[in-house]
Amino acid sequence: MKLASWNVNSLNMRLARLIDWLASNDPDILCLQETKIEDAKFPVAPIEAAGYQVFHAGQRTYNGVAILARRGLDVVDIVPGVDDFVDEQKRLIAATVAGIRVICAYVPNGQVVDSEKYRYKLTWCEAVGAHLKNALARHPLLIVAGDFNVAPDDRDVHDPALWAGQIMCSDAERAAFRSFLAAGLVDSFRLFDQAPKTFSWWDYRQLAFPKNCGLRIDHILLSTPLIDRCLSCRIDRNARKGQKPSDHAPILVELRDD
DNA sequence: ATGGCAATGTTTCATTGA
Repeated sequence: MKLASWNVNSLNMRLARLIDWLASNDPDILCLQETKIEDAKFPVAPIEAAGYQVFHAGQRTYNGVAILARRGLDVVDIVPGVDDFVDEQKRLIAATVAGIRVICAYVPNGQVVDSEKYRYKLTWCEAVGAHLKNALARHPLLIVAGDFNVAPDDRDVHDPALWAGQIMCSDAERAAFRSFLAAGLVDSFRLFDQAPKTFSWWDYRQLAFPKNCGLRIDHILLSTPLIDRCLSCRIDRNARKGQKPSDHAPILVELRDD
């Protein structure tokens, strides 16, 4: 089974690319972030025509998450939002797909360390940490995929000195990420040997992509019973190339079927 | 081989992203 996650930075702008990517990569499940579209306007028809069921929690302009599941897969218990956390922002949706609980998350950006948005980011992460503990207690087979807006350590940063203490690299953000892992999850990317300087996001400005000035901030976390089933984890850098790319590349894992 | 911000709506600038 193949599961992927992709921050598309506007589903409307990226719809043609998404359909192409689905055809080339053939994932069973795809988690999307930053759809930036309200539910009533979600492009359900072209995604269904591409062979997928889709479950979404969106809003106008900002945020928005969705889970795509190949047609025919059993999907139950679709729940948007974070447990015990009232939030206008559509940043999390969960569904059980073919017996695996899938949580699609878009962690807040945080803008600047110690800003109001930064405090919201940390508060949101704290609530999600509790949510994940609940979810793991109920669902031993759990995947958390999304844009975490945290580079877990300096290997995940093109220039660690430049980014030291900055947004996505601050101690508190990295501690929040580690707290997700402490709940009983692993970073699937680090289960495998990876090329140095592998990133998932590059700024649109200053030739960041051709110079590979990026960060690894998109992640797929697996509960411990899924570790042995994980065959690969890679980031599809090719999706960042060409005309009108998202600033994020997709990340994919392959799981052995049991 | 990649490309020099992009997307949105408040629309000809401001806001946000990361």
